[in-house]
Order: sequence, then structure tokens, then C-alpha cells
Amino acid sequence: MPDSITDPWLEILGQAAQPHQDGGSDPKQQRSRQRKRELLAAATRVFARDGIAKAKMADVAKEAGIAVSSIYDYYPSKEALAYEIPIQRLAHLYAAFLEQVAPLPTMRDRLRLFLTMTVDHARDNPDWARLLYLEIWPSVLIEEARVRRSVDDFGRIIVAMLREGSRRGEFRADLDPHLSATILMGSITHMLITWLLYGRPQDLAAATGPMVDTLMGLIASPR
Amino acid sequence: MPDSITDPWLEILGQAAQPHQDGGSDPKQQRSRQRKRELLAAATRVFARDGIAKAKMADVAKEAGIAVSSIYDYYPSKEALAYEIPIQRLAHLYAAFLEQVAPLPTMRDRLRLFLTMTVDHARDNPDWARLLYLEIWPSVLIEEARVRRSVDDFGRIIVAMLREGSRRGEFRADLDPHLSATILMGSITHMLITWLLYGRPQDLAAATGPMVDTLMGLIASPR
Amino acid sequence: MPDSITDPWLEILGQAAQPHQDGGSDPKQQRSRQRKRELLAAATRVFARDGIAKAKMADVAKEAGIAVSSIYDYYPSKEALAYEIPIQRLAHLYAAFLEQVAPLPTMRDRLRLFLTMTVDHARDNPDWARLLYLEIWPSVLIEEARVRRSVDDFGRIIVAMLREGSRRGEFRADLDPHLSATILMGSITHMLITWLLYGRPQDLAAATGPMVDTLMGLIASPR
Amino acid sequence: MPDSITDPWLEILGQAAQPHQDGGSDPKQQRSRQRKRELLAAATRVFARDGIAKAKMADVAKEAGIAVSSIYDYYPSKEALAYEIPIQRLAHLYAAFLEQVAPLPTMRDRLRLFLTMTVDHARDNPDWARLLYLEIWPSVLIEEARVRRSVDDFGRIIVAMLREGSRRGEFRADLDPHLSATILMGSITHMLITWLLYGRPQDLAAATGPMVDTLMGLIASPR
DNA sequence: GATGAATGAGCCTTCATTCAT
DNA sequence: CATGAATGAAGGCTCATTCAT
Repeated sequence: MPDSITDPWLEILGQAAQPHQDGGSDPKQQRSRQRKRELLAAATRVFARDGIAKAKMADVAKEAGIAVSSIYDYYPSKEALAYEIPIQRLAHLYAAFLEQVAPLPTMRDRLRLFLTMTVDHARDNPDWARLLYLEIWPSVLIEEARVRRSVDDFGRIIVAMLREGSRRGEFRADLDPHLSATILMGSITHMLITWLLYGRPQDLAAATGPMVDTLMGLIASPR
Repeated sequence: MPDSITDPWLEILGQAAQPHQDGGSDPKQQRSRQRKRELLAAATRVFARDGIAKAKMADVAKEAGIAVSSIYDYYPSKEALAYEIPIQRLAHLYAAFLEQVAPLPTMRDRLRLFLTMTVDHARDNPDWARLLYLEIWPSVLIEEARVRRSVDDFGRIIVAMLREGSRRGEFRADLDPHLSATILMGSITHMLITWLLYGRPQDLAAATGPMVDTLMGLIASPR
Repeated sequence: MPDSITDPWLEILGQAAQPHQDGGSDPKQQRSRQRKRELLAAATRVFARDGIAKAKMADVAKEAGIAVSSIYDYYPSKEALAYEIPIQRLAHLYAAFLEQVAPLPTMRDRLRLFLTMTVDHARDNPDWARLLYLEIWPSVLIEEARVRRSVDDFGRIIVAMLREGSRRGEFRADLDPHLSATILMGSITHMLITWLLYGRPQDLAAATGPMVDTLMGLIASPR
Repeated sequence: MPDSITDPWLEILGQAAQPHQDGGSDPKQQRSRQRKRELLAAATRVFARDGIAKAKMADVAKEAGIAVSSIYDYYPSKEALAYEIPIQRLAHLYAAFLEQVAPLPTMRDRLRLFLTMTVDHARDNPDWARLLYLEIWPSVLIEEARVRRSVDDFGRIIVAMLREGSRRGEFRADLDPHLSATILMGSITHMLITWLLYGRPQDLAAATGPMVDTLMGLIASPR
């Protein structure tokens, strides 16, 4: 049974993978775009290290090797700069998943891939992960619609995949998909947070397999 | 088989339930203690509303109905004030659990109680919960040992109970207790965060039963 | 014919002489009130010297011998501070005039006194005069109602006196009081501005007599 | 008695009507000159609207439809740009007056024309008038000699005309020409400022006649 | 014990101006 | 010529904390 492009989970994923309209200015010049990328990377490092509220634009500028005022050529405010980071990176994650998901035959494999990629993405970009999981996600302040949507997409994708898996009989039908999604996301997120804050488990990659196996076992339709 | 006071999980719980040394001064005066309680309650509200970093001592003072400088008669700094909140409340939670846990015969029931009480405590004190789950817990800033210990106690208690449950044959022995604890804590925490940020599930109490059931089902030793 | 308290010009003058509600905070302490006075005096000097837009709060603070942030204990912004100056001083001028005007028998004498006191007040407080005549008065920015009202009172008082003088037969009835008022105010103001900007006439007091005489001659009812 | 070119008032007027050396570069290109004119017009509008100190070069550029940095191809600084405006326009006013004044037989008529043209010029160019009467004229900042001279020319021309009129017996000889000039200029200026700030008199043209008549009556030599 | 008052350190943001292309 | 891009220099304002009364 081939996937239809109209499968809800694919549609949601496809939209989430779209690089939403960039918040800052969009310079035409090649060199400028490069500077902007470097700025975002530098900001990620500084914000992850000091926290958004306590981080200083001066430190971001220094880290990026540009003038403080130049930051404002790209982003209108400190918050706009901070919010751009999770938006872009999450879109990348969703896009990468979209690219690799097609060949997999079952929703089970696909969901497993999604969770695994999420952990790997965090492990490969710990600064970004700190920012997302410790600053942005729990932030009471997310009034910015674009950030909120990016973050919410995560849950939406999982719920949609769970639904599709249930429909196909791969996943238990007796579990509310929101409940399952909460367990999946909460477990993965908590593992990441523990790793970020305490450095445990030391080998995050090694711990991911058993974690994902256990979670998949929980939701797998029996027999 | 009666509990021994030397059971690791009871020992850990007993220590966690001790009100750790208060950070501020400890005036003997009755009236002073009352003011201090009010101050802490006011601070909880303000910090939950604005976030610790953005909250102003002036707002806390106004909410408490006292002068800004008077706050410093009780707590040496804004952070000390902020940190005192989770410390006290978590100790209360642990103590309340300690009081009710004894009569329960199985670790399964006890763990179930712990998770349920955690959710109830958050539901009954949403301001405090915002502060703990959205501000303190993910905080990169927790260098303050006492806060960190209070928070860590949560995980320690669960791991110890899981171990004891495994030892008694109630819980699956093939699951690493840290992995199980991560799932339990992550799931509960994520449910609370979603409730705090999005107001869903609307009826948190009603959602807690199925969630705990599912989680317990996951770790229960088969037959 | 004794003045009635209900004479329009007296009523307007009486209101204008009221010290309008102070814009800044109103500390109870005696010492604080003194500081506030000194602050206003220092601000007058700095604003007159550098212009409001270019003046720095740091310079005002230095001139007043207090910390920059302390200024904000008294006034909420630079503009509020700047605007308070003309408001207070104009009210003083109006009040002083109100005190001295009663004994004078004719409107002619009274108007002459008003114009003379205006010039004297400026001569005695050249910093304040610079601020009022060169910064505030021509300011497009006066959206602050209180400042605008204080300044407008000046014209209102003159027009009302002209009307009363006409009614009494002292002033020519064929002149529109607004036209006359424009000539009176414009002439006096222009003389002051020239004095402030160019230092001419060198002896402002000596030049005032002839100026006022000429103006009064213009509006005096013939014979 | 024909005017002699050596009449002081004519000599002063002639010099004032010369377009003083332009502050910016003087590109020979036709197109460039056009751009410069448009830039000056745009700057007039922006400066009149926001005030020189608060106006931003970026806004001027946007209004002129050119790049910010291009402004600097024409004028070396914001102040140079701002000052160029009154200089050029005043020179135009003086030149226009010079053109029309010759046929008039009496100094009285000539002075009347000068005052009327001044008002008309302001009414026809309210943006420029705001700039001149509310920003430049009272400016403490006019250290720029050329601006100051342009503005001062106004008074010089009037004083010279008053002197010539007195010499000819048209104007009262007992009035100090500086005093008379102050009344004339102050009255006209004040009428204009009131119009600019308050929109009154609504019909400026209609109000000008009586005002000028009254002023001329004041200085006219008695029969 | 309680507070009104004062402050120093700091930070985000603005903007006129420069310059390589 | 024209400009996009970059920046240095500032400045208004905030706020946690201190202290004399």
C-alpha cells in the first residue's frame, strides 16, 4: 500500500519541513548570506552558554566577529535572533527526515527513525539542543507564532504518525495517540535534557536504541 | 515483609523530605515567619508570571505588599529567593508522600501514588509548577547545590523505588531502572508542561489515571 | 469700578497661576523636595546650553550632583523633565503677576506690568528663557497637554486683558484683540530671542521701556 | 529721486539675493542637479515633520527615493543638508523681492511688499516655513555662518528700509529702527508661528492685510 | 524591623557616517 | 555615480542592591 501524498502525516511533515519565511532581512549578496549563517551559529553558541535572557548582544557580536550594530542589519531584536535558531534547525530536521523516510516500509520504522534522528540531531548540535530544550521549549514567552508553530509541529508529526500506524494495525488501537505521543516525546526529551544538564548517559547514541525499542514495544500492537 | 528503615528508597525519601537548611535568615518571631511565607507566595506568583530572569524585585515587593528593601531582610538575592521556592515545595511533596506511602502494600501502588501526587501537587499549585517545570528544572543556571539536590531527589526516589520493585519481582527486571525512570519522569513532566503551556489536557486529573496506568503497565513484571 | 472676581481675564489668570499637578513623583521628605528643586535647576542649565534633544541625561546628573538613575526617581523620562521646567516657571510668573496686579488702577498699567514682568523674568532667568523661547515654544513636539496649556495661557491672558481694556474704553476698539495680542507677544518675544541669541540689546531692561511704550501707544484708544 | 544702486538697503538686499556659495558639491551634470533639488525638497518635508534633531537620514533618503549613502554625495553631513534649505529659499525670497520692488515708488509700499511676500512665501511653503521659523531661527545651534547670515539678512533688510524710509520722511523719525524692526519681524513671525502650530488664523492671507496695515500705521510718519 | 531613597553597573538599540564594489 | 553593507560611538533607561534613618 503506497503512501499517498494526502496522508495526513505526510502533509503535516511536508509543511513543517518548509523553511518558513525567515524573520530577518534577506540580503541578496552571497557574502551577506554567509555572514548571516555565521551570525546564527555564533548566536546559538552564546545563547546556549549564557541563556537568552542573560546573553549580551555584545558577546554574540564578538563571537560572530562582527559589530554589534551589524546584527541589527539582519535581525530586528535579540529575541527575533534567538527565535530564528530553533525555527531554522527544526525545519532542517523535518526536511532531513522527510528525505529519508520514504523508503521505509512500516510506520514503526518511520517513527523509530524520527525519534532516532531527533536524538542524533541534538547530539550533533548540543548548543542548539540546549537552546531548544532548555530555553525555548519551556519558555513561557513564546508568543512568537512562528516559533510556537515549529515546536508544535514536532508533536503534530508524532501524533499523525501514531494515527496512521494505528490505522494500519501496526500500533495498539487502545492507546490515545495524544497519550502515546506524550510518552514518546516526554521520554526522548527527558533523556536529552538529562544528557545536556548532567552528561548522562555518557554515550547518548548507545542509550537511544534501548530507549526507542522500549517505547516502540509499548505502543506496538500485540502480535 | 515489612519495610525496613534501611531500605534505600525509604532512606532517600526520608532525607529528601527533610526541609533542607533554609537559605534566608530564620527569624524566631512569629510575625516575621508569616511575612516570609507571604513573600514566598508572592514571589512564586510573580516569577511564574514573568519568568525569573525578567521578573523585577519591585513587582515581587508590590505583590507581597512590602518594601523592596525588606525582601533583602529575608533573602540575600533575587536568585536565592527564587530557588527557595522549589526547595520548600518539593520537600513538602516528599514529606506528604512519606506520610501516605507506608500503608500501601506494593511498590507498584507506592510508585503510582508518587506519580499521582506529583501531578496533583502541580495541578493544585500551577504557579509553583510553572516555576519548577518551566524555569527551574531546565535551568542551565542551577549551580546552587541545594536546588539541584531537591530536583535530583525526584529522580533518585523513582530510581530507588524501581529498584526495590524489581527486587521484589513487581517490576520487569530487564529494564534498566534509569531508562524506566526517564520514561516515567519524562512522560509525567511532559504532560504537565503541555498542560501548563497549552491548557491541555483540560482535565488533568482525568488524564492522569490512564497515563499512570499505561506507564505502570510498561514496567510491570509480566504476570 | 472694582474688579470682579468673575472678570474673565482674572479668572484665566487665576487658573494659569495654579501650580498644575507636578508631572514627577512627589516625595514627602523635605530633603527630597530640595533635591528635586536642584535637579530642575540643573536640568534648566544643561537643556538651555545644549538643547533638549542633544542634552544628555548624564550631563544633567553631573550638573545636579546626583546619579543618572536618581533622576528617574523624580521624572519618568527626559522629556517629562524638560517639560516640567516651563510649566513651573510660567506658573510662578503668572502667580507673581497676580500678586502685583491688584493695586494697579487701569488695564493699561496692568498690561504694561505683565509685559515688563515677562521681560524681567526672562532677563533674570536667561537659561529658563532660552529653554522656553528657543526650545519649547517653537517645538513641534509639544503634544504634552500640560506644557501646551501653560504656554497657551500666556496668549489667553493677554487677549483677555485686551478685551477688558477695550470694554473699559482704554484700548482701541477697532483692533482685533488677537491681532493686537500677536503684535504684543511677537514683539516682546522677538526682542527676547534677539537678546538671547545675539546679546542685543545689551541692556535689555533699558530697551524694554521704549518697546512697551510704543506697543501701548499702538493699542491705546486715541485721546 | 531715483534709487541709487548705492542705497544701503538696496546693496544689502542685492547681496542677500545672491545665492551664497552652495555647501555641497556642484555637479555640472543636469541630472545630478535635478536629483539634488529633489533631495532638498524631500529633506525639507522630513525635517519639517520630525524636526532636524530627530529626523533620520534614512527617512530623508526614503522620501527622496535614493540610497542613504547617496545623500553624502551631495552634502557632507546632516546639518549641512538641513542648513542648505533656509539658505536657498531665503535667497529666493530676497531675489523675488528684488525683482518686484523696483517699480514701487515709496518705501512704505516696498516694506509692505516685503512683509506680504514673506507671509505668502511661508504660506506657499509650509514645510519650509516650519523648518525656518520653528527649527532654524530659534536654533541655538546656528554656528554655521552662512545660515546665520541668511537669517540675519532678513533683519538687516528691514532695518535698512526703515532707515531709508525715515530719511525720506515716510516713517516716524522718533522710532529707533531696531525697535521698529523688532516689532515688524516679531509680529509677522509670531503670526506665522501661530498659524503653523495652531492653524490659526485659518485664512492666513486674509489676516495678513490688517496686520500689515496696523504695523505700517504704527511706523508711518504722522501726516 | 522596616523602608524610602539613592546608585552603579550594564545593556539594548539607534543612527550618522564610511567605503568597497 | 550609486549603493548595499558595515560600524563606532553614544545614550536613554532599567534594576538589583545598599544604607541611613
